[in-house]
Amino acid sequence: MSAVTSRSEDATDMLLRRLRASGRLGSLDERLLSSLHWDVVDLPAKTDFIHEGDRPTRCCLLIDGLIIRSNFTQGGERQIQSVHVPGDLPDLQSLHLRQMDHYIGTVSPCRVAFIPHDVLLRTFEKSSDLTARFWRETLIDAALYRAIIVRNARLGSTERLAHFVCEMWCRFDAVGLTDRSGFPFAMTQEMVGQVLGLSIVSVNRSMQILRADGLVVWDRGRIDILDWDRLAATGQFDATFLHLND
Amino acid sequence: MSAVTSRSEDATDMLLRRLRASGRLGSLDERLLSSLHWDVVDLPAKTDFIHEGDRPTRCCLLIDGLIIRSNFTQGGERQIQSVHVPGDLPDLQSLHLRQMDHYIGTVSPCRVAFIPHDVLLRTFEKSSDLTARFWRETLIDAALYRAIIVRNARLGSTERLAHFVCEMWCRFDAVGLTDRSGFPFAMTQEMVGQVLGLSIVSVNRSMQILRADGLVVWDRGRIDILDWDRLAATGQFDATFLHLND
DNA sequence: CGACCCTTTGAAAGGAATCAACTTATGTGG
DNA sequence: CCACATAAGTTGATTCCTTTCAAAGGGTCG
Repeated sequence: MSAVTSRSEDATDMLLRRLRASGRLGSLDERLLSSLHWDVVDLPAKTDFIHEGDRPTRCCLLIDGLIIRSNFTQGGERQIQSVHVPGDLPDLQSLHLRQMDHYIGTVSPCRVAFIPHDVLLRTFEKSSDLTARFWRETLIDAALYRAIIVRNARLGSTERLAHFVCEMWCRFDAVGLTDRSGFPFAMTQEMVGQVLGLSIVSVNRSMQILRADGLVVWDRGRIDILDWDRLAATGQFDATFLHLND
Repeated sequence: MSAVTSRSEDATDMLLRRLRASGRLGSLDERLLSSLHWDVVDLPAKTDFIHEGDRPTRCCLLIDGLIIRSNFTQGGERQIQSVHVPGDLPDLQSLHLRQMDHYIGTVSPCRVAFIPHDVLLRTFEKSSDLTARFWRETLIDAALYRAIIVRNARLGSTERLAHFVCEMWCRFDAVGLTDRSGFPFAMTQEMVGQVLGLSIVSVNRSMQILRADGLVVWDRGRIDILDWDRLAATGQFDATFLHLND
């Protein structure tokens, strides 16, 4: 009982930290958010827990672990549309889009918090600023999609990988999950290929190029960046699209 | 003077039609929307009227013509991230994301209506349902981006083109701009290549395949669909992502 | 009619996918 | 603690699709 309460507070803390990043919250808003009760669940790795066609009645907040959004071609090939780090609200869009047009699943074992749509909507009735904050989160998701469209269509395989590593670094760093030069990264090369629209072979070879150039090391679930400037230059990376400090 | 008023009403009509598509509007909301004043402008073809780095203070509504959102690589190659049809609000995201991370421009000569951010925000204060309707529009934009990510990464050139034609048909049809089997379509093959991440040569050859198969004819600014079922099958097209009637 | 823009065609080059092994970690049970 | 199984990473050779380059053809409009 008290364990559950404390875990719901983990979700609240994570959310407060996230929303404060776009500016100070009013004290009423802080109280509104703190009063929300989240249903916290631990999920095993590699599990799609929201499916295409679903009509969710609640939203989720990622507390710990790595989550992907993906879709499949008729031939059964998976395309990963986004990668989510702790603090993200990966299915906020289900608040206003009834039917899921994609899957959401875990990469590593994850701690995820759920809250019913109607609880959120009632909260929004009480605060237009909170509404704007959550809306903004979905707009940033969209900005990431736009950047992915350019990256996957216009950059070569090594550039794409460099850009992706830069993006992941920035997003992990924004929630304080980096240390010194690196961060934990649980995806396999095959999954990264499904993000970048590349075969596993291409990912492997591109990674070797980045490693040989002394830009980045990716070994056993951990990425370390050795030369940010040259890595960002290689990936034509400009962090504006992340809207971290608008 | 009266001309300006009547043109602002064009914008209101377009917007009402658009928002009603996601369900009946309350009478208060209809009145709120009808009281908005739009600044209507005619823009020439091929003009970027919002630029990367801008900090817009107003949003726009496309009344007539075709608009694209695009971004450029360091090498100067353009990637088109979305194509907008009348009724779309292409830069609604600027309400909550200060800095533009892309360009918005006309393809054909366009009629565009502008409204200040603060007018919209004050309207939202008065109606949480209107807020939700506008939020939903941005969520549909995001759903389109997600579909584009899959299409451009996983489909071959002819499939991509077929998918794109299907999408354009559905979106033109949703605002009543189709007749019989076709619709006006002002983009060049080069632009379509910039949408699909293909060279103009590939677009041309893919189009010839679709034409030879009797699926679609694209000639002099007009697309006609001859066999929807086979075109949709070729493009693996499933309209769910458009969320036209959730 | 001629300039310009767009479309079409052919040939060659290139980058990534595919196919097929092989190697290296990680983990399990006897 | 080692034999074995499994998952992930690495490598080489080949194929294929798309790009690139170059040029010709077709409409449209002043």
